[in-house]
Amino acid sequence: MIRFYNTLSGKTEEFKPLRPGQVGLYTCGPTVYDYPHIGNYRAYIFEDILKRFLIFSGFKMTHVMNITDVDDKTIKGANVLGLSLNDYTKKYIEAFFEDLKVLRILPADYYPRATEHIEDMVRMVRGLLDKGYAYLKDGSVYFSLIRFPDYGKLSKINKEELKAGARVESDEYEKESVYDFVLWKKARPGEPCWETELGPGRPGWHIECSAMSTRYLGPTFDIHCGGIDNIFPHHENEIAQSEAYYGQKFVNYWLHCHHLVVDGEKMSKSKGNFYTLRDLLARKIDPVDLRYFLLSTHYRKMLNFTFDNLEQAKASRQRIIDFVYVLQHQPLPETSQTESASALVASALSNFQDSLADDLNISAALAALFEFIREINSRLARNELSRQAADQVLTAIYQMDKVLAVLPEKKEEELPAEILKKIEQREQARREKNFALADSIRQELLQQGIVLEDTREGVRWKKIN
RNA sequence: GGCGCGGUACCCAAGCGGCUAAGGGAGAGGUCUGCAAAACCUCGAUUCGUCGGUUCGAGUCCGACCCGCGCCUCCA
Repeated sequence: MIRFYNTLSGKTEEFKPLRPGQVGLYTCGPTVYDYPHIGNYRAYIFEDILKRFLIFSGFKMTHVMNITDVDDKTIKGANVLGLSLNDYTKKYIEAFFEDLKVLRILPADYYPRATEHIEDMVRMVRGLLDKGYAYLKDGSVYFSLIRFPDYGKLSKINKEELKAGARVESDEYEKESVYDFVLWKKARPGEPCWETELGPGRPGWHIECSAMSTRYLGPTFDIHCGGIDNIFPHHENEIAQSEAYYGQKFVNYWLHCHHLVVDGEKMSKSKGNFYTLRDLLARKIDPVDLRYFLLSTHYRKMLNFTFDNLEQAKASRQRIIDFVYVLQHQPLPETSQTESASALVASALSNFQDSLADDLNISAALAALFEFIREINSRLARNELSRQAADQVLTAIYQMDKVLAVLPEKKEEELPAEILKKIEQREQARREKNFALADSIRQELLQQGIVLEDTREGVRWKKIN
């Protein structure tokens, strides 16, 4: 049984998709006005683990992630550079897809862009007007909260208390009530706009997700994800728009991931603790180490990014990598003592799966993996593992890695001929018991980020950063 | 003011009423090794922010308090 914590109910619930074996998933994507920061990627990696786990569990996924390519920030950015909206966002959209690849985030089935779904949004806004949930004022359309009594059910926000809130900024647009939010913004000079039956203008932010999610997944779908900061107002507004328009439940399970902070504080450009993936790559951080770091803490817990914590994650991941390497390369006896290994493999896999099934308890899942590694290593040290058993273990590890995606690519990395020559020179020196030379070569290669390990089966090298 | 999250060993982090409080990192000792590295073995919290309460039994439930953090119409 798979269980998830549902923000809507505030409880952990059994997961039952609308259609057996199939899951519709919508995840809030980037606003492409700049490079995403590593906090954004925490959310996307959480969603990736969720999706990979559901696939691992046998579900067929339909995953939609929106790309917000028209909003105040993209418009402003484009205007500053004197570019068209499309020319401006293109660069960031491409960068986003590159980042997803290096972080091993599985691609969504659809990446709808707001600018390509104006019609869907207009249809919905039109419908909301017709049903009396929205009103037109001064060329813009607003959603009226007093017409939607369920408002606040996701964020547990009380409408009456909203006005007592810390910040009630008056929007530049005219609303009947401060809580109302904009569905359609009338055209203004210097801003891109679309000629529609609502009049010239552009969509508000919230309507985009309502229109595009239901366009691809239907009026009611299974899972909607995002960061906790999206609960209010974004997701609350999505519910209001969608349920008012379709007259049925919008989303069954709302899953939200907590924030990433840096040195205990929220990332902000002014504090100088703001990192994009590119910043870290420039510092020679292995993106898969970052992936491991971001996934290794439960998604509903605040995660503190520090370089020290990243180092710890790297070391943990290296333990898994070394384990796999040894199993693949160490000559092992053929004698089949596989039975006891089969039991270990089975229990490791089931512990791993059961842990993730419990609201993605990644810590427990990783503990299952590491316990398994220690147990098998122990047998290896006592020379009690056969080739067949090792292969079974490897199969299990790679299965778990279908969810984690932290193991090195299968293809063997090549070293430059020059380095290989050094390694051979050192081997020669060792044979001649010229350990001073051997050690100096090892030291030299270490400077270049290559670690040499002498094993019974010969020298092994690995790269470090 | 409202809503919410967290405080478990040097660091990260599970456990959410009942076997000796998972797992990873760092550290200490040992085995192996020319030396390293990796790996294995051993050690490491009489104790879970504090104080009360409930219970046969509490990190785990209840209350109060102390610290840190987030959100309250830009935000993953």
